[in-house]
Amino acid sequence: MSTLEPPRARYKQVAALLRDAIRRGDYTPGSTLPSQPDLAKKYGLNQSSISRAMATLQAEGWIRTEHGRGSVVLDVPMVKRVRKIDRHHRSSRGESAYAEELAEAGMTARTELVHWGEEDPPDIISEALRIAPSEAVLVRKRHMFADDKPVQIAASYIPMCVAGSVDIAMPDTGPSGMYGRLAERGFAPVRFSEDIEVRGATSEESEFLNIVHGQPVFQVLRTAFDPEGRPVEACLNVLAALRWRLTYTWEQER
Amino acid sequence: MSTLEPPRARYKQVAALLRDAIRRGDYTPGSTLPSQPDLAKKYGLNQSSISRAMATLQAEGWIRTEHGRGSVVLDVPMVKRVRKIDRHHRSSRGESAYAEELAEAGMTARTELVHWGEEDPPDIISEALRIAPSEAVLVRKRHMFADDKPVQIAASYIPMCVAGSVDIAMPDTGPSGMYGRLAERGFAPVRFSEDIEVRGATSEESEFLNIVHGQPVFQVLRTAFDPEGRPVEACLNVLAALRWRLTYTWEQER
DNA sequence: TAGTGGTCTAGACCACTGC
DNA sequence: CAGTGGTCTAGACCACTAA
Repeated sequence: MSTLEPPRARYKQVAALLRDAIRRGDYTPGSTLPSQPDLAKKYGLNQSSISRAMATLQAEGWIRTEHGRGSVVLDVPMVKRVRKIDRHHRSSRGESAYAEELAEAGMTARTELVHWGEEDPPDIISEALRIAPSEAVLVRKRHMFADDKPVQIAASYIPMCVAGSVDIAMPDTGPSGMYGRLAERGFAPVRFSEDIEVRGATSEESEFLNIVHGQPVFQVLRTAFDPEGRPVEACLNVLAALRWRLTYTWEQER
Repeated sequence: MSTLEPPRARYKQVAALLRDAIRRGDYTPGSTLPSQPDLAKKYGLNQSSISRAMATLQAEGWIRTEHGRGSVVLDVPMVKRVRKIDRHHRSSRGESAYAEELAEAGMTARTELVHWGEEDPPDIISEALRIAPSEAVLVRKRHMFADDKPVQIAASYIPMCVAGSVDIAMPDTGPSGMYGRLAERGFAPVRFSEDIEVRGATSEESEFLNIVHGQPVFQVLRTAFDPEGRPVEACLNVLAALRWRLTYTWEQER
């Protein structure tokens, strides 16, 4: 039994001790912490207090408690990954911007097409595309991995009147290839806009991204416009906000 | 006493009821919720359970509990504010970009110079400016308000070798005026880079921004470079992440 | 089945606020 | 001082997981 002293709340002291232990590497990602009854015995506290400490660590993103199994240590990256946007950086090759970015960071990119077809878009998308909510769009939803770890959910939406047919999205070559096919149809994207918001992760998102439900995620909405200013594509990306740094660079117009 | 039914945890049901009530406007921003003993009586629960419901609402950013005073309802903006960055948008007038942005949204901007002088910079700044940690910089820390509500903390850092003297930052006219004086000294900023991270708010930040400790904040680090690629200014902005949408637009290089 | 985490109570004491 | 929220216990029961 260790010594926990007021005035600081003892469940916070336990949380701090475990947090430091995880940070030090005493508990490695994927392993489980001692059980709550064991920790209660060790620190001379009630299970309720330990449970509270665990809830704290979970809210901070250090662990994920799994009912009936234990408290699993999550992998907490010391260095954030970088997502880079600048004018000189895009579509230089046939690869997707995503693969390029990760390659620069020395990581391997993999993309999985999750879903694909013609649908009614969510409100945020119909607004971005300036179409009626009932107007169908071509959807392409993908899961993205870096070194086989899940990192991003991406959903691309194109109005059917722009896409022409569902085939334009196949094969799934990423934005560059698809933008080329859009250009052939007279809808070459020339201007881009990204809206960045932060919100709590949904259950679906937290499951895929391997974070705790409610942890903050970036929701990045990229809209592509053709020379006439018409939106031709909207793409909704979701990333774990605590694990990424987004970078934008631009030159001053003089 | 109301009816709360398993299987859902009853403290979660109470949290949901109060959340809906706040959303509906039954409790207005600035007012306090009923006391925990009162709510316990009303819902037929123990104070501990109510306390847990309150902790949940606080973590979600709906209320702020104040020890000995009560649980204060925070103002939850329905529409997020927008912070816009594009090449065509900046330094068109003598005003600061911040004032321009807010004026477009129909809001009144106010800036308060909090602190000003010559200091050793934090690590993140010395890295951005590519100087030794011990090299002094000119600091200009400001608090920014929109319609007299606190919205942003901004700290600008300029290497002393670039600034020349501390006077360059005065009078406090915002970036545009200051960039002009830098240009006179041969350090005209022409390229900009912004790094966006999300982290939990510190106590100081949560106090000023009127959010709960630990709620996510944007930390935006803008670095300005002169034509030779030398960093001439680094500016660290902190905003409540759940209340803002950041927007970036750019044109495709062809 | 045994072991895990999740919830809840009844009661207690504390620290802080404002009158 | 009374009223507020914060913490903690001892004990209980539940739901879930894995052997």
